Amino acid sequence: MASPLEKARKDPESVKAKILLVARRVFGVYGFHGTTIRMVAQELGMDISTLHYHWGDKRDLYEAVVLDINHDLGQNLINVEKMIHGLPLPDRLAISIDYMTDYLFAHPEISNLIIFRYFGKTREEAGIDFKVPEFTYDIARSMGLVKNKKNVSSHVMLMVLALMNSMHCFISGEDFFRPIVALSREEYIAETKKALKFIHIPAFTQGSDQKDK
Amino acid sequence: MASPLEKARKDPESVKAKILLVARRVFGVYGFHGTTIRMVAQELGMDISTLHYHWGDKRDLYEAVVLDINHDLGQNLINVEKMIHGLPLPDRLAISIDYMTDYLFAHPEISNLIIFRYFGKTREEAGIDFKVPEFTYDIARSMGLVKNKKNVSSHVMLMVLALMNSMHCFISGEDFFRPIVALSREEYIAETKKALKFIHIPAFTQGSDQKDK
DNA sequence: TTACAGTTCAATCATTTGATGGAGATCAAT
DNA sequence: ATTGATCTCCATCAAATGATTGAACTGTAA
Repeated sequence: MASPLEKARKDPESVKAKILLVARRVFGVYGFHGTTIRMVAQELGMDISTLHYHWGDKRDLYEAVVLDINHDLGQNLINVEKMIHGLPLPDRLAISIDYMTDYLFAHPEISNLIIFRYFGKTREEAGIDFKVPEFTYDIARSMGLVKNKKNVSSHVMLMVLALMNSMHCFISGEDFFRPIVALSREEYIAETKKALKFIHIPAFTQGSDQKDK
Repeated sequence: MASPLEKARKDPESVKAKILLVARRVFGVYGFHGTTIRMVAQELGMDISTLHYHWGDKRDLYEAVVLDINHDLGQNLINVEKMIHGLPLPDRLAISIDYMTDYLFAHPEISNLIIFRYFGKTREEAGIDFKVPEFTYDIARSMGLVKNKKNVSSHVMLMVLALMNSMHCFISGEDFFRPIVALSREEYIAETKKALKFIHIPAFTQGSDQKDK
């Protein structure tokens, strides 16, 4: 049985795909409770009943958005893992930060929604979750920071979480932070990358391997 | 004319003070749209009309919460600034991180609400804002990272923002992150402090020593 | 053409939610 | 006890919001 999400992914020109795209953005800006299906429908130029016809209720649409973002994020983490395979740790970090920062700045609703999910609650708890634990572990592993396959140290996990959070914050908070530093968008992206590398690469290298300190 | 907020602060035993306390927590957990005044009233064991009697409408209550949190945060930044005056940079950072982490873990709704404010929008834009730009500048100054009084470099501002964000994320995201690292609350707080210092102190010190541009 | 599945939308319903009115309770001062 | 101010809550309203219905439109195959 093909879910609306699967149909949307199969045909990017379909109405379902357009709905998914707009829903990602609107949910990303206003969160679950802050978004009304009328807002989504209006942005799409269609009636709310048409939305229901394609996707079911609001919760279904939101969970499809979460699944879709999980999928996209996972794909890109796989991509970056291939790019950095075999390189020394500082290079792995620098390339990962550059790649993921560019990707997330191009799709800020991903960072928005992940942060909403981290730090907010919805009144009716959802059954679907972001794969942060899995992703965090995968990143730690692909960075070569995992010694025993089973026991990843809390310290390493927190380091990885700090890096991911920092990225999401700068991307999701662009509208808030960029006026503070008075930079153009391009400058802000460049400075964000620079700051992330400046802060986190020394932390990781001094923490795991002492080959280059 | 005394606003409800001023009355609440004058008498911590008053009904208005109790309302403010509960409202901080509920708004912090569910955000503005996710919170209903019925939720707040029920948690207080009072009728919604009593809430209106004391505070006016929902927006008023929310803005009072924001003002209150701004006030508390500002006070604590002043406190910490006194504590670190005259010490060398690494000590200033370590003490600030310890103090503010403890404070925010004791009042997580502050981090929650600040993060809500950074990364989400409300449908009707509010007239009241967090004082992040001012606070960021003050922190940079009290850390001795500001060269010219007028032009604070974007790089330094981003470093300070990164540190503040990292703190808020770990505190606000405790329910999400702590199961990932499988730590008790006390361990989680200790590890958070350790990670924050481990990551950010080298970044700041290497920044002010060799290259600040 | 007809038949039919797929799609869209105006109209409508039911619930939630923010807000209000007015009656009653409580209490201090006179 | 009376009065008036303060406070509380039940009942209710109006708007917002999620969801549904049924009619109409579209295109395609027989």
